[in-house]
Amino acid sequence: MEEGFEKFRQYLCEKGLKSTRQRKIILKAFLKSTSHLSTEDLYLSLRKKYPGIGYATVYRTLKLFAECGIAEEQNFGDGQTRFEPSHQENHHDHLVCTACHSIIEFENPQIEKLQEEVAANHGFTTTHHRLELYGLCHKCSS
Amino acid sequence: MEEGFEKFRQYLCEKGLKSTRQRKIILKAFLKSTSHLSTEDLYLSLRKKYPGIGYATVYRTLKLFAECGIAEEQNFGDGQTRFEPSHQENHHDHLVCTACHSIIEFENPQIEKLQEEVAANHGFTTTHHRLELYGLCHKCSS
DNA sequence: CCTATATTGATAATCATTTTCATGTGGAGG
DNA sequence: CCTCCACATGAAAATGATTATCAATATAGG
Ligand SMILES: [Mn+2]
Ligand SMILES: [Mn+2]
Ligand SMILES: [Zn+2]
Ligand SMILES: [Zn+2]
Repeated sequence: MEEGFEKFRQYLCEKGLKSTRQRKIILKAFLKSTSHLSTEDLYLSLRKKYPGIGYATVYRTLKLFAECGIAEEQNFGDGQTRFEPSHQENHHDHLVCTACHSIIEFENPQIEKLQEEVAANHGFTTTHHRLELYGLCHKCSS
Repeated sequence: MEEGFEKFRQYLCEKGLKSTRQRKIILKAFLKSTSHLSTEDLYLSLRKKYPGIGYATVYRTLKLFAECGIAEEQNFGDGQTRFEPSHQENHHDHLVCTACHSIIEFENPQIEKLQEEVAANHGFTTTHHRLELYGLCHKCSS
Protein backbone atom coordinates (compact mmCIF):
# COMPACT_ATOMS: atom_id res chain seq x y z
CA MET A 1 0.00 0.00 0.00
CA GLU A 2 2.46 2.62 1.20
CA GLU A 3 4.86 0.86 -1.09
CA GLY A 4 2.52 1.43 -4.00
CA PHE A 5 2.61 5.20 -3.56
CA GLU A 6 6.37 5.16 -3.51
CA LYS A 7 6.69 2.94 -6.54
CA PHE A 8 4.37 5.16 -8.52
CA ARG A 9 6.17 8.33 -7.49
CA GLN A 10 9.40 6.73 -8.57
CA TYR A 11 7.97 5.69 -11.93
CA LEU A 12 6.58 9.15 -12.70
CA CYS A 13 9.94 10.63 -11.86
CA GLU A 14 11.89 8.27 -14.09
CA LYS A 15 9.62 8.89 -17.04
CA GLY A 16 9.39 12.63 -16.59
CA LEU A 17 5.68 12.42 -15.84
CA LYS A 18 3.83 14.65 -13.48
CA SER A 19 2.11 14.07 -10.19
CA THR A 20 -1.40 15.41 -10.57
CA ARG A 21 -4.41 15.81 -8.35
CA GLN A 22 -6.30 13.19 -10.42
CA ARG A 23 -3.52 10.63 -10.30
CA LYS A 24 -3.30 10.95 -6.54
CA ILE A 25 -7.05 10.53 -6.14
CA ILE A 26 -7.20 7.52 -8.44
CA LEU A 27 -4.14 5.90 -6.88
CA LYS A 28 -5.51 6.24 -3.37
CA ALA A 29 -8.86 4.74 -4.31
CA PHE A 30 -7.21 1.97 -6.29
CA LEU A 31 -4.75 0.88 -3.61
CA LYS A 32 -7.52 0.86 -1.03
CA SER A 33 -9.53 -1.61 -3.10
CA THR A 34 -9.47 -5.34 -2.45
CA SER A 35 -11.36 -6.44 -5.53
CA HIS A 36 -10.84 -6.73 -9.26
CA LEU A 37 -11.96 -3.37 -10.59
CA SER A 38 -12.95 -2.48 -14.10
CA THR A 39 -12.31 1.05 -15.26
CA GLU A 40 -16.02 1.65 -15.07
CA ASP A 41 -16.22 0.38 -11.47
CA LEU A 42 -13.52 2.77 -10.38
CA TYR A 43 -14.83 5.66 -12.44
CA LEU A 44 -18.33 5.35 -11.01
CA SER A 45 -17.15 5.12 -7.43
CA LEU A 46 -14.82 8.11 -7.79
CA ARG A 47 -17.43 10.20 -9.55
CA LYS A 48 -19.50 10.45 -6.35
CA LYS A 49 -16.81 12.27 -4.44
CA TYR A 50 -14.94 13.82 -7.34
CA PRO A 51 -17.41 14.59 -10.12
CA GLY A 52 -14.82 16.31 -12.27
CA ILE A 53 -12.71 13.27 -13.08
CA GLY A 54 -12.98 12.04 -16.65
CA TYR A 55 -13.47 8.52 -17.88
CA ALA A 56 -10.45 8.74 -20.15
CA THR A 57 -8.24 9.77 -17.27
CA VAL A 58 -9.22 6.70 -15.29
CA TYR A 59 -8.37 4.52 -18.28
CA ARG A 60 -5.04 6.21 -18.77
CA THR A 61 -4.14 6.08 -15.12
CA LEU A 62 -4.96 2.42 -14.62
CA LYS A 63 -2.79 1.63 -17.60
CA LEU A 64 0.01 3.59 -15.98
CA PHE A 65 -0.41 1.57 -12.80
CA ALA A 66 -0.06 -1.64 -14.78
CA GLU A 67 3.03 -0.33 -16.56
CA CYS A 68 4.78 0.53 -13.36
CA GLY A 69 3.91 -2.75 -11.72
CA ILE A 70 1.55 -1.65 -8.97
CA ALA A 71 -1.46 -3.11 -10.79
CA GLU A 72 -2.14 -6.48 -12.35
CA GLU A 73 -4.38 -6.67 -15.38
CA GLN A 74 -7.02 -9.39 -15.41
CA ASN A 75 -9.57 -10.65 -17.88
CA PHE A 76 -12.28 -12.96 -16.72
CA GLY A 77 -14.12 -13.11 -20.00
CA ASP A 78 -16.87 -10.60 -19.29
CA GLY A 79 -15.53 -8.17 -21.86
CA GLN A 80 -14.04 -5.72 -19.39
CA THR A 81 -10.41 -5.48 -18.40
CA ARG A 82 -9.99 -5.53 -14.65
CA PHE A 83 -7.20 -4.35 -12.39
CA GLU A 84 -6.11 -5.31 -8.93
CA PRO A 85 -3.32 -3.96 -6.75
CA SER A 86 -0.20 -6.12 -6.98
CA HIS A 87 0.22 -7.76 -3.61
CA GLN A 88 3.97 -7.30 -3.33
CA GLU A 89 5.94 -10.27 -4.57
CA ASN A 90 3.50 -13.14 -4.20
CA HIS A 91 1.70 -13.93 -7.39
CA HIS A 92 -1.72 -15.58 -7.33
CA ASP A 93 -4.21 -17.08 -9.76
CA HIS A 94 -8.01 -17.21 -9.78
CA LEU A 95 -11.04 -19.41 -9.39
CA VAL A 96 -13.97 -17.73 -11.10
CA CYS A 97 -17.58 -18.66 -10.38
CA THR A 98 -19.56 -18.48 -13.59
CA ALA A 99 -22.82 -18.15 -11.68
CA CYS A 100 -22.28 -15.47 -9.03
CA HIS A 101 -19.06 -14.07 -10.49
CA SER A 102 -17.28 -14.33 -7.20
CA ILE A 103 -13.55 -14.78 -7.36
CA ILE A 104 -11.28 -16.82 -5.14
CA GLU A 105 -7.56 -16.28 -5.22
CA PHE A 106 -5.02 -19.02 -4.73
CA GLU A 107 -1.29 -19.56 -4.79
CA ASN A 108 0.19 -22.85 -5.80
CA PRO A 109 3.97 -23.05 -6.03
CA GLN A 110 3.82 -26.58 -7.42
CA ILE A 111 1.81 -25.47 -10.42
CA GLU A 112 4.09 -22.49 -10.94
CA LYS A 113 7.08 -24.75 -10.89
CA LEU A 114 5.59 -27.18 -13.39
CA GLN A 115 4.77 -24.27 -15.65
CA GLU A 116 8.40 -23.23 -15.64
CA GLU A 117 9.42 -26.76 -16.49
CA VAL A 118 7.01 -26.91 -19.40
CA ALA A 119 8.30 -23.61 -20.72
CA ALA A 120 11.93 -24.68 -20.35
CA ASN A 121 11.26 -27.95 -22.16
CA HIS A 122 10.10 -25.92 -25.14
CA GLY A 123 12.94 -23.41 -25.05
CA PHE A 124 10.56 -20.74 -23.87
CA THR A 125 11.41 -17.85 -21.56
CA THR A 126 8.24 -16.85 -19.75
CA THR A 127 7.50 -13.35 -18.62
CA HIS A 128 4.06 -13.94 -17.18
CA HIS A 129 1.16 -16.31 -17.31
CA ARG A 130 -2.53 -16.52 -16.76
CA LEU A 131 -4.33 -19.35 -15.03
CA GLU A 132 -8.03 -19.25 -14.37
CA LEU A 133 -10.29 -22.06 -13.23
CA TYR A 134 -13.93 -21.53 -14.14
CA GLY A 135 -16.86 -23.29 -12.55
CA LEU A 136 -19.29 -23.13 -9.67
CA CYS A 137 -18.31 -21.94 -6.23
CA HIS A 138 -19.33 -23.84 -3.14
CA LYS A 139 -22.43 -21.74 -2.66
CA CYS A 140 -23.62 -21.87 -6.26
CA SER A 141 -23.15 -25.61 -6.71
CA SER A 142 -25.58 -26.48 -3.91
CA MET B 1 -12.46 -34.49 -38.24
CA GLU B 2 -15.10 -36.87 -39.60
CA GLU B 3 -16.30 -36.88 -36.04
CA GLY B 4 -16.70 -33.12 -36.15
CA PHE B 5 -19.12 -33.28 -39.05
CA GLU B 6 -21.21 -35.87 -37.27
CA LYS B 7 -21.26 -33.99 -33.99
CA PHE B 8 -22.38 -30.82 -35.73
CA ARG B 9 -25.09 -32.60 -37.70
CA GLN B 10 -26.34 -34.08 -34.46
CA TYR B 11 -26.36 -30.71 -32.74
CA LEU B 12 -28.31 -29.00 -35.51
CA CYS B 13 -30.84 -31.80 -35.41
CA GLU B 14 -31.34 -31.61 -31.65
CA LYS B 15 -31.84 -27.87 -31.71
CA GLY B 16 -34.08 -27.81 -34.76
CA LEU B 17 -31.50 -25.85 -36.74
CA LYS B 18 -30.87 -26.22 -40.43
CA SER B 19 -27.97 -27.52 -42.43
CA THR B 20 -27.10 -24.80 -44.89
CA ARG B 21 -24.64 -24.38 -47.70
CA GLN B 22 -22.75 -21.75 -45.66
CA ARG B 23 -22.53 -23.89 -42.56
CA LYS B 24 -21.12 -26.77 -44.55
CA ILE B 25 -18.51 -24.56 -46.22
CA ILE B 26 -17.44 -22.94 -42.97
CA LEU B 27 -17.33 -26.24 -41.11
CA LYS B 28 -15.16 -27.89 -43.74
CA ALA B 29 -12.67 -25.02 -43.78
CA PHE B 30 -12.63 -24.85 -40.01
CA LEU B 31 -12.03 -28.53 -39.37
CA LYS B 32 -9.26 -28.55 -41.95
CA SER B 33 -7.39 -25.82 -40.08
CA THR B 34 -4.57 -26.53 -37.68
CA SER B 35 -4.19 -23.06 -36.23
CA HIS B 36 -6.02 -20.69 -33.95
CA LEU B 37 -8.30 -18.78 -36.26
CA SER B 38 -9.99 -15.48 -35.63
CA THR B 39 -13.31 -14.85 -37.32
CA GLU B 40 -11.53 -12.44 -39.61
CA ASP B 41 -8.89 -15.03 -40.58
CA LEU B 42 -11.52 -17.51 -41.56
CA TYR B 43 -13.74 -14.96 -43.26
CA LEU B 44 -10.90 -13.64 -45.41
CA SER B 45 -9.72 -17.08 -46.46
CA LEU B 46 -13.25 -18.20 -47.33
CA ARG B 47 -14.03 -15.05 -49.23
CA LYS B 48 -11.55 -15.99 -51.98
CA LYS B 49 -13.41 -19.09 -52.96
CA TYR B 50 -16.87 -18.14 -51.77
CA PRO B 51 -17.29 -14.38 -52.10
CA GLY B 52 -20.90 -14.45 -51.07
CA ILE B 53 -20.41 -15.46 -47.46
CA GLY B 54 -21.08 -12.75 -44.91
CA TYR B 55 -18.97 -11.70 -41.97
CA ALA B 56 -21.88 -12.06 -39.58
CA THR B 57 -22.50 -15.60 -40.72
CA VAL B 58 -18.93 -16.59 -39.92
CA TYR B 59 -19.31 -15.08 -36.45
CA ARG B 60 -22.57 -16.87 -35.88
CA THR B 61 -21.29 -20.17 -37.16
CA LEU B 62 -18.09 -20.21 -35.13
CA LYS B 63 -20.15 -19.54 -32.05
CA LEU B 64 -22.32 -22.51 -32.96
CA PHE B 65 -19.22 -24.68 -33.25
CA ALA B 66 -18.13 -23.66 -29.77
CA GLU B 67 -21.60 -24.35 -28.40
CA CYS B 68 -21.71 -27.85 -29.77
CA GLY B 69 -18.20 -28.66 -28.61
CA ILE B 70 -16.34 -29.01 -31.88
CA ALA B 71 -14.48 -25.73 -31.36
CA GLU B 72 -12.52 -24.32 -28.46
CA GLU B 73 -12.55 -20.60 -27.88
CA GLN B 74 -9.21 -18.94 -27.14
CA ASN B 75 -8.08 -15.47 -26.20
CA PHE B 76 -4.44 -14.59 -26.38
CA GLY B 77 -4.84 -10.95 -25.54
CA ASP B 78 -4.67 -9.47 -29.01
CA GLY B 79 -8.27 -8.32 -28.89
CA GLN B 80 -9.64 -11.03 -31.15
CA THR B 81 -11.38 -14.22 -30.10
CA ARG B 82 -9.84 -17.25 -31.72
CA PHE B 83 -11.17 -20.74 -32.37
CA GLU B 84 -9.49 -24.07 -32.90
CA PRO B 85 -10.98 -27.48 -33.61
CA SER B 86 -11.37 -29.54 -30.43
CA HIS B 87 -8.91 -32.37 -30.69
CA GLN B 88 -11.20 -35.07 -29.35
CA GLU B 89 -10.76 -35.70 -25.65
CA ASN B 90 -7.24 -34.49 -24.97
CA HIS B 91 -7.19 -30.96 -23.70
CA HIS B 92 -4.13 -28.78 -24.15
CA ASP B 93 -2.84 -25.40 -23.04
CA HIS B 94 -0.66 -22.79 -24.73
CA LEU B 95 2.71 -21.11 -24.77
CA VAL B 96 2.38 -17.77 -26.52
CA CYS B 97 5.36 -15.88 -27.91
CA THR B 98 4.83 -12.17 -27.37
CA ALA B 99 7.32 -11.32 -30.13
CA CYS B 100 6.43 -13.48 -33.14
CA HIS B 101 3.00 -14.54 -31.88
CA SER B 102 3.73 -18.18 -32.50
CA ILE B 103 1.89 -20.63 -30.33
CA ILE B 104 3.06 -23.91 -28.89
CA GLU B 105 0.59 -26.36 -27.47
CA PHE B 106 1.30 -28.60 -24.53
CA GLU B 107 -0.43 -31.13 -22.34
CA ASN B 108 0.52 -31.59 -18.74
CA PRO B 109 -1.54 -34.00 -16.69
CA GLN B 110 0.30 -33.07 -13.52
CA ILE B 111 -0.77 -29.46 -13.79
CA GLU B 112 -4.31 -30.48 -14.62
CA LYS B 113 -4.40 -32.68 -11.57
CA LEU B 114 -3.09 -29.97 -9.28
CA GLN B 115 -5.69 -27.62 -10.66
CA GLU B 116 -8.42 -30.05 -9.71
CA GLU B 117 -6.97 -30.32 -6.23
CA VAL B 118 -6.91 -26.57 -5.82
CA ALA B 119 -10.52 -26.33 -6.95
CA ALA B 120 -11.61 -29.13 -4.65
CA ASN B 121 -9.86 -27.51 -1.69
CA HIS B 122 -12.02 -24.47 -2.23
CA GLY B 123 -15.28 -26.34 -2.74
CA PHE B 124 -15.23 -25.42 -6.41
CA THR B 125 -16.58 -27.52 -9.24
CA THR B 126 -14.67 -26.60 -12.36
CA THR B 127 -16.12 -26.74 -15.83
CA HIS B 128 -13.11 -25.48 -17.75
CA HIS B 129 -9.94 -23.53 -17.33
CA ARG B 130 -7.48 -21.40 -19.18
CA LEU B 131 -3.71 -21.57 -18.84
CA GLU B 132 -1.41 -19.53 -20.99
CA LEU B 133 2.31 -18.97 -20.57
CA TYR B 134 3.53 -15.79 -22.23
CA GLY B 135 7.11 -15.02 -23.12
CA LEU B 136 9.69 -15.47 -25.83
CA CYS B 137 9.97 -18.56 -27.94
CA HIS B 138 13.29 -20.21 -28.60
CA LYS B 139 13.83 -18.33 -31.85
CA CYS B 140 12.87 -14.91 -30.52
CA SER B 141 14.96 -15.09 -27.36
CA SER B 142 18.21 -15.50 -29.25
C1' DC C 1 6.38 34.56 -11.68
C1' DC C 2 7.23 32.35 -16.38
C1' DT C 3 7.57 28.92 -19.54
C1' DA C 4 7.93 24.51 -21.55
C1' DT C 5 5.76 20.41 -21.30
C1' DA C 6 2.67 17.05 -19.63
C1' DT C 7 -2.25 16.26 -18.43
C1' DT C 8 -7.03 16.63 -18.49
C1' DG C 9 -11.97 16.14 -19.94
C1' DA C 10 -15.07 16.13 -23.62
C1' DT C 11 -15.69 14.22 -27.68
C1' DA C 12 -14.95 11.69 -31.73
C1' DA C 13 -12.89 7.66 -33.61
C1' DT C 14 -11.76 2.59 -33.57
C1' DC C 15 -12.39 -2.07 -33.50
C1' DA C 16 -14.49 -6.40 -32.48
C1' DT C 17 -18.76 -8.22 -32.00
C1' DT C 18 -23.90 -8.26 -32.07
C1' DT C 19 -28.42 -6.86 -33.71
C1' DT C 20 -31.70 -5.71 -37.00
C1' DC C 21 -34.35 -6.55 -40.84
C1' DA C 22 -35.76 -7.54 -45.41
C1' DT C 23 -35.04 -11.38 -48.29
C1' DG C 24 -33.92 -16.17 -49.19
C1' DT C 25 -33.90 -21.22 -48.29
C1' DG C 26 -34.13 -26.06 -46.07
C1' DG C 27 -36.93 -29.65 -45.19
C1' DA C 28 -41.25 -31.54 -43.04
C1' DG C 29 -45.69 -32.65 -44.55
C1' DG C 30 -48.60 -33.00 -48.01
C1' DC D 1 -42.50 -32.60 -56.71
C1' DC D 2 -45.08 -28.44 -54.24
C1' DT D 3 -46.06 -25.41 -50.29
C1' DC D 4 -45.21 -23.27 -46.30
C1' DC D 5 -42.84 -21.24 -42.64
C1' DA D 6 -39.38 -21.28 -39.19
C1' DC D 7 -34.84 -20.61 -39.51
C1' DA D 8 -30.78 -18.54 -41.89
C1' DT D 9 -28.38 -15.13 -44.46
C1' DG D 10 -25.99 -10.70 -45.84
C1' DA D 11 -25.70 -5.86 -45.52
C1' DA D 12 -25.84 -2.36 -42.70
C1' DA D 13 -26.59 -0.19 -38.41
C1' DA D 14 -25.90 -0.55 -33.46
C1' DT D 15 -23.28 -1.59 -29.43
C1' DG D 16 -19.74 -1.49 -25.96
C1' DA D 17 -15.09 -1.20 -24.58
C1' DT D 18 -11.15 1.20 -25.40
C1' DT D 19 -8.15 4.77 -27.66
C1' DA D 20 -7.03 9.01 -30.09
C1' DT D 21 -7.67 13.97 -30.75
C1' DC D 22 -7.44 18.53 -29.29
C1' DA D 23 -8.15 22.82 -27.01
C1' DA D 24 -7.79 24.30 -22.37
C1' DT D 25 -5.27 23.73 -18.00
C1' DA D 26 -2.00 22.44 -14.49
C1' DT D 27 2.70 21.08 -12.96
C1' DA D 28 7.49 21.73 -11.95
C1' DG D 29 11.85 23.74 -12.75
C1' DG D 30 14.36 27.91 -13.20
MN1 LIG E 1 -6.64 -11.43 -7.81
MN1 LIG F 1 -4.49 -24.86 -29.26
ZN1 LIG G 1 -20.85 -18.64 -7.19
ZN1 LIG H 1 8.67 -15.97 -31.08
